[in-house]
Amino acid sequence: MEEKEISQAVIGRLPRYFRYLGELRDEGVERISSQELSELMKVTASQIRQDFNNFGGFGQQGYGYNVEYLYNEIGKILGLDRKHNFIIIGAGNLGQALGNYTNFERRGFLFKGIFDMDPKLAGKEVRGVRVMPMEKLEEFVRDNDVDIAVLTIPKTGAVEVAEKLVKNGVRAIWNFAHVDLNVPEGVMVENVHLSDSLMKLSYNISRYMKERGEI
Amino acid sequence: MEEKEISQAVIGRLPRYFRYLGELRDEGVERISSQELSELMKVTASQIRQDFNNFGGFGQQGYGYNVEYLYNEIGKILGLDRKHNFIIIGAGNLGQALGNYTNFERRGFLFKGIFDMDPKLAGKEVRGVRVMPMEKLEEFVRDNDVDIAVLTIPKTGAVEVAEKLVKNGVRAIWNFAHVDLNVPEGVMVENVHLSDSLMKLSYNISRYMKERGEI
DNA sequence: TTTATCCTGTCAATTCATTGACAAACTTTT
DNA sequence: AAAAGTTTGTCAATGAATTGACAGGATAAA
Repeated sequence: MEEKEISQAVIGRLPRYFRYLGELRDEGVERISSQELSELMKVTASQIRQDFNNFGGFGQQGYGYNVEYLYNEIGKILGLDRKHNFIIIGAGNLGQALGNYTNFERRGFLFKGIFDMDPKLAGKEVRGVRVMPMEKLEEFVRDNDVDIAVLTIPKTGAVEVAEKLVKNGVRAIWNFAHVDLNVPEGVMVENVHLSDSLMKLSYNISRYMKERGEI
Repeated sequence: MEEKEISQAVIGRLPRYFRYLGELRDEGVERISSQELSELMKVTASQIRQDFNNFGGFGQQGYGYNVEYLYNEIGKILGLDRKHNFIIIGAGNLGQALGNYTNFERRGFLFKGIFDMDPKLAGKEVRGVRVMPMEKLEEFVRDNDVDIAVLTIPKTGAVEVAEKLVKNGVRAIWNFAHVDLNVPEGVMVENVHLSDSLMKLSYNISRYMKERGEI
């Protein structure tokens, strides 16, 4: 079905299409053309058609795209038609925030466990899930069909924990630790380096101020 | 000094260079060649030289780059040599997590205020800063030289709050709300759409499984 | 000092991504 | 039923980003 490699540039845009289409669907919109969608999303219509075509023809000439259908297809492409069990390692504010974020559940991401090395946190509940000590991590991963591990621990230790996770069968890591993980071929890592993002913002502020002579 | 527009592709790589150089510096490394750095960071040496050259020649033939110097220069480019006051709007888990993240302080990002519409949270302290009610937001922004506003509220309301922020002089928004903000020219927005990031991970898991015939 | 080696800055070549243009196919109107 | 109007899928053209190659300047070794 899918033969050629899809570029990450395209993949990166899919969630945004998905979001807009979901909103349109909720508003009861039945069909939309690439032209209309392009105005709404502020991208070119050509890019939209090109992007969708990577996955086959979802539209129809003279009609456009059926919102509901397109929404579902993109959902499938993103793998949202199946369940993913995830655990969180690091039960600090960020780990708890992600555990409490119920929207993930709606997309098929099921919160199954949370771990922390701090014994003070052990037993505390996050959305009905008890914080477990790190000693239980490997066993839990082996026994509970964990697809995704969310790393919300300081960078010290993150590399080591990632190795343990991979060794016990985790296939994907959502990495909030500020360090690059070195995982074997076939293990997916998606980095969320918050301070990198903040620095980009800082750069753009500086640049803007320099342009305007405010510095 | 800086004339030509630097592409966001380059800007996006600067924080990572900055991180690696900081670590090298902390390890006492004095000099490094693009070749060595490329092996460490797993990018091409050509890209490294090309990237740095956007900002002028930081290196020297036959020597390489001075780690300390390069680190500082990139810091300056990123605007980390000056202070940025920031406030957080939304004192849920995520807002509190960001407020408590002391590393931002080290980079010159100063946590000045946090707001929430929930009266139960009013008065609660996050790293020495009292949660204020939303009614105080606009006044606070006007009076306290706020550079960056961090939006950690649900998407309902985010657009409206962003408008208020801009109207009162905020120049940059770090947006964690799952919605696109529509701000005037000159206001910087850096989006952190966590669920988009998670969907990308999900896509890559699915793709890998399909490749291997596991689906 | 001289020679060999190293390594940047930059230009050119290549690859990748985006945009523009239009034939073909469908929908709507007359 | 025919004509007019839409809108996709795709090809070609353009633009942007990455990689490769190397001259020339600096360092290190002999």
